Amino acid sequence: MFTTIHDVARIAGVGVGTVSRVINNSPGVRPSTREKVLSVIAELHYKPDPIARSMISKRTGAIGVIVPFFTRPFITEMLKGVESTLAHLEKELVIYNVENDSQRDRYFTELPMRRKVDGLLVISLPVADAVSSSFKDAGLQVVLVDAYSPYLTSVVVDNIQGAYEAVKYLLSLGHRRIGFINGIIEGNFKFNQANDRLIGFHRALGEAGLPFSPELVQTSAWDRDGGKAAAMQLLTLKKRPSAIFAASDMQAIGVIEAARMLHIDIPGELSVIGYDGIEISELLELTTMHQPTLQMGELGIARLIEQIEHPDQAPELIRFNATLIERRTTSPYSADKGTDAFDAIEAL
Amino acid sequence: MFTTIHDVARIAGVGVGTVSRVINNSPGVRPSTREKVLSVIAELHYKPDPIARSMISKRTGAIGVIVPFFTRPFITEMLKGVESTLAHLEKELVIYNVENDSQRDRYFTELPMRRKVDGLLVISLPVADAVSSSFKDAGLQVVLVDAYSPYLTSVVVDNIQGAYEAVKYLLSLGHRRIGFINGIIEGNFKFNQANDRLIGFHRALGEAGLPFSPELVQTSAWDRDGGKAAAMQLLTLKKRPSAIFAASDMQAIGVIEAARMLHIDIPGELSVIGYDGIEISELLELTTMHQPTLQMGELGIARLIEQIEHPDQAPELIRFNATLIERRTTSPYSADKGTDAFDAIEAL
DNA sequence: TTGTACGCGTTATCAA
DNA sequence: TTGATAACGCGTACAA
Repeated sequence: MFTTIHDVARIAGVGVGTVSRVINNSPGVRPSTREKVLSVIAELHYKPDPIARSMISKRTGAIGVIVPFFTRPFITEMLKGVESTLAHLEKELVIYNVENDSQRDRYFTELPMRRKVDGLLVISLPVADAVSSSFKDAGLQVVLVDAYSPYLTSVVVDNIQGAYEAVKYLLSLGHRRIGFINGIIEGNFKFNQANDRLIGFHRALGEAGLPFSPELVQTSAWDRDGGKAAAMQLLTLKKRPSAIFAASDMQAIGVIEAARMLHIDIPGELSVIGYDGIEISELLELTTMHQPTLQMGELGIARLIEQIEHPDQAPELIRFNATLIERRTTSPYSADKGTDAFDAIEAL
Repeated sequence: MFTTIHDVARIAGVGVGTVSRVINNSPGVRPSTREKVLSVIAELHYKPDPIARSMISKRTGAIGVIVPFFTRPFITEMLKGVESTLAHLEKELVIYNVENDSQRDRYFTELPMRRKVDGLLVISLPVADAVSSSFKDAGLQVVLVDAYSPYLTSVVVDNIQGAYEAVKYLLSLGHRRIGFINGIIEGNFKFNQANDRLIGFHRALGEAGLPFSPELVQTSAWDRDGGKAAAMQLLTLKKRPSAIFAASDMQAIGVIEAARMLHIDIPGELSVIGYDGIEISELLELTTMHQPTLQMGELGIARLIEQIEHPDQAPELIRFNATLIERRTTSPYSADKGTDAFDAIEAL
């Protein structure tokens, strides 16, 4: 902008203080004066410079969101919730995308310093205690979504329960040899999502009195290719599983691809259940554990805004549950197909 | 931050000017002095306040991207390219998502005023001449991607050619009754993408000497539901088409869903070709016209950065082509199936 | 080579 | 109710 508050003040024949008061709807301005100033503002198309404003207020009106691979469906569905409430509040959404751990660490150490955002929403990224306390020290408000820290308010879904239910469901269909493709993050991220899902898997297996077969557990990137590669391993085992639980829908889609390549019929010979409940899973008729991503995003950002207005809130843990969506990639185990059919062929 | 440039100067026993020179690598500082200042900076963990800096430089180091429905696959694939080059340059990515025309217009008028971004990348949104000149007046650098304005450098794909080739391909397979599901934007956007695709459609039809049947052209939202609804119309026609060209992959996916509901076999009874070439199209084995989304995003942002460094460049038009990816949702027309089979049933 | 002082556009304080 | 003026933290002429 070229016209400043001084121009307005001069032309309106008042002091800059008065103009400022008018802009900010501060009381103590005679209506007639306000009118006059307002008309000059309109005439000059004057807009206060946001940078100069934040120079004093120490606020930018922007919210940072730090996420891994922000273009993945699971993430974008969360972002949808985040964006809509942010736009409603006329706040900017700035994205910090991280694709490896060094990048993540850099953001975590630098973001508190450069005060370019009023608050930070961390999605699906683990934050160490040291990091969370550096946030505190810098006075940066932070909320976690799909991640947990005892020191920061966190919005999570119960991944143990989710995985447990997924496997339980497979068990209820009669499956006994159940493969698990867990997720890992490129680089050295340590997602506790993955750990929790593994725990849920074990718990369900244990309850059913089933032994744990290490070869049935694979770890892969949280995407199609990762799931596909892991599934290739699982499905070319001597005794391959009759069902596979994938830690994300994208990985489950990879499983479907692998099965297709190997001419294994789903769900006839192989049951597949995913996790996340992303939009495309519906089209693929993929059975999955649905996470309320949109709501998590909305709630997370709402909490963050609240914290920015009223700092010094005690951290809170908000839990959601994953819910089973039964579709057509799972079916009851039948002994004459799948594993045993494969065994029969082997026996030739 | 609490420590300022003054603290550093005082502790290092120099003037603020010297500290500033050190920070900005300005020449004319004795090495020993530089050392001393640097060590104090490190000791105090001092970081210059970006807000105060932009107060002087008039730059924020942020790039705005204004997009419709930024969570759609076609858009996110472009954003992937945008984000990666931006992160590389240590610039922030701020997203302005628009879901209707009034929101778009508000951003277009306000963004030039509030100088919160150094440049603006407009994706898939039409910008009126008046808007483009307001950008100029405000000195805001702008580049268009998947959109065109004679006054702004634009990165586009030739949609006429793309649609033409798609229909041409269907024609080469022997199809004569070809349905077209074009896109429209919620609200009152007027995407020229849609117009161009319609032109390409007509051109191919005309060359083949085929008449234009208005009932075979539908317009829908650029998403799954839109495509599905439009396909339901097309596929329940007395004489339904033997092939459908959808203006986006998401719409094509909707067509697949509709066909599934109507028990119409793809590609046996119906050929489907999409547009965009989003990742999921591969899994679905959808034949499609692929757009180089990633490259478009990368190139667009590269141009924008260049313009910010060197303003007053003449606007340039950069064209890409869409390329056919043949997969399995299309097959040669066979008279004994599809339309005629349907007719036969009707005849009973 | 280095320090001082001013300006960037606001808001806030304090007399008047 | 108002206007002048001091911050806010930094970059940069200009003087030393």
